[in-house]
Amino acid sequence: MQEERRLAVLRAIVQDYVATEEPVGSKALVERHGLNVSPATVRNDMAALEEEGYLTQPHTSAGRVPTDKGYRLFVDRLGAVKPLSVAEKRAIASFLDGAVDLDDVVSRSVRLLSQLTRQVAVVQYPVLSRSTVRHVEVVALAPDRLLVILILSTGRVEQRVVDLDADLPDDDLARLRSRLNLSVTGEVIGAAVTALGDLAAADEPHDAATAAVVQVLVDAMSDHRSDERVAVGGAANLARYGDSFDSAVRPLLEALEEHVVLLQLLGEASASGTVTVRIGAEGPIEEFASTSVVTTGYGPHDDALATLGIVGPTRMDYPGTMAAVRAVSRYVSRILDES
Amino acid sequence: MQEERRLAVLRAIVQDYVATEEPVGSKALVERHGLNVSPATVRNDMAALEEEGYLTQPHTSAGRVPTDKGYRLFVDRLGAVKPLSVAEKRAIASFLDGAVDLDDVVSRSVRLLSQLTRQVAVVQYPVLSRSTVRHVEVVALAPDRLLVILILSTGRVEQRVVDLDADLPDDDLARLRSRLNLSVTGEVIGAAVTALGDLAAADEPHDAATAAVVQVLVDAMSDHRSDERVAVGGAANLARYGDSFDSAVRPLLEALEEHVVLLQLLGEASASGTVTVRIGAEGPIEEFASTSVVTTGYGPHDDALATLGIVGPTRMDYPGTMAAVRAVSRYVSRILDES
DNA sequence: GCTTGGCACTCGACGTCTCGGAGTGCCAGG
DNA sequence: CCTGGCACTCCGAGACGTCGAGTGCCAAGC
Repeated sequence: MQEERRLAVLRAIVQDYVATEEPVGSKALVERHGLNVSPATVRNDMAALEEEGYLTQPHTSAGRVPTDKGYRLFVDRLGAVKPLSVAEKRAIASFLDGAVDLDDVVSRSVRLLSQLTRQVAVVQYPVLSRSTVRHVEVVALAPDRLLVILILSTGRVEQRVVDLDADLPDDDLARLRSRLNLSVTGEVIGAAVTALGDLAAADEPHDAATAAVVQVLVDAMSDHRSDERVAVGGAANLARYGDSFDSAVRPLLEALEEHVVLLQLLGEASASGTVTVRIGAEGPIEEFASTSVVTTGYGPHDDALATLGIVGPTRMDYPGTMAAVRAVSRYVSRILDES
Repeated sequence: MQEERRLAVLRAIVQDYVATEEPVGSKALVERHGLNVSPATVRNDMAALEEEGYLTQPHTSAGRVPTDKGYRLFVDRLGAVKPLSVAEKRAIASFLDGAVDLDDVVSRSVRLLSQLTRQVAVVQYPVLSRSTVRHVEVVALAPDRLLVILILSTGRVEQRVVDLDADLPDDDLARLRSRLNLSVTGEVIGAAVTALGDLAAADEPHDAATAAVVQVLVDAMSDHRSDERVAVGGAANLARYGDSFDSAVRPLLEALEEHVVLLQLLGEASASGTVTVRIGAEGPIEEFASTSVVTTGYGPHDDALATLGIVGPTRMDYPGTMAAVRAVSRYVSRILDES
């Protein structure tokens, strides 16, 4: 009974604080929400909630502010999922539908997410390791210089130049090309690497050109750089961190340019469908200890190829943000499904 | 004589102001620089310089601060070029040498520039229009679905998928492929577009597949999106704008995410070799009216394919920044030359 | 036993005021 | 034309008082 009201109080405080960005007092609370009790009662509840660690006071005789623990409780038990408006859904769909290639999909998603949530959006490019090989192309730039192109099912294209020790005749090139495609087309990256190893090993007499091309392909497939690509957008929203600035935003901006750090941030993320919320110091990265991170996986066929999400102040509209992240993830997955 | 000293005073004021970020007074000036005159004399000079519009006072009885016009004079006539240290040059070279492809070159350049200058760096991707076609590849994903890949001399790769109305036999595909390459390989983009037009027109009997592929290639070549790519780095340096924040940095951050705006910023830029400095409101873009932009062209064979540069407060170390921008541009050009 | 109104208390935000110092402009003398 | 001196201006920091929001606690009421 009282327990129930306490939770209602906590919910109300979180909502008010998110809206006003100012510590909220007992009187304002009972007025703005239809709590049928007096401020004094609310004060008692607030004292209890503070005792349990869900609230703090910036200073004596100021209003209360939720702690990380308070937000956590709110997200876990109190945050009713806030469905997006029809207009928003339509906006998402039409905004993403115009995308022409993978880069475009990612960059549009980032912009969309940051605009919907008014936070910093982060979208990881689909990871290489789970995608399949669509095609391998080998082109002679010069008799002793080849361009190797690797096309993946996610739409990603990797290309490398190979310098040979000796000229390679055209029909050898054609043979190499078809042998490569026979062995790797349609395979998952991991299997393709193995297949390439077999192909090179089976190569008798040992051919330097084949070995070189295979080497480059294996490199490209296992190249971690490709897994590490992320897009960031809406950094301007950091400027809304009205208070503490130089101290708080500078390191954040720096961290946002460190893609490795960002991947760590996204990395632990969940399977498609569930939205993960990491509040304050729950995350592994020091720079983001005073922010919250809302992420989810995405990818075709409910197969989480990568992660996308947003970074914002712990003081954020969790239900709305979670809804937006989930919606964008779904639409992006659908787009990837189609292509 | 006096004229000469006045310029020396202006130079000293610019240097001191850049270093200390505080309005500089007459007394401090004579002490810090070896001016063999009294503060009173300097005051007279300062008054004259203010009269001519090179200096202002934030308020009566504060020190002087250079105006945009003052910076302009400094850059044009007073800024001795500050050569980079050997260590810096070596750092540039080794940092850029590890790059494996075009994306990598650009992203490394951006990071390098922002670190060297401690400003926000902006690097435009080499524009499509001046590069030449290295190769065109057409791959059948399905009998009625083609992947068209366009490889340019700058290392850029564009790829598009074409859906056909009817299946295309393999040897027709091979014929199409070789015809395409015959007509466009080695050509400058502009010429390639014309050649493609001719090829399609000469196509008798009219072939839907050829027409579709040609169309897609022409699209890719004239696609402005490709020309509009820019990379931005070092946005965290904006946080050093100690003073006015929410008012000043927010719109800047937003503008930095608008690549179209950035291109406008870089767009008017100079040929390779000369460094362009745009101070304050000299630029065309409102958001950047209180910043300076230092740019230069870059590209292989002294052929300016694109522009790179930095954006920073008008109060910046111009000689150092210009040197860094020029140096990076040279090294990047050299890298592009080699590949 | 929970709720409520009352009351004294705390503490930051804000405006006013004062004071010191840095810097200037000007003038008269070298 | 330079220089030292001098009066003046004005910003910024600190001290101070006031105000109001908000709290904690207590005794009374349901």
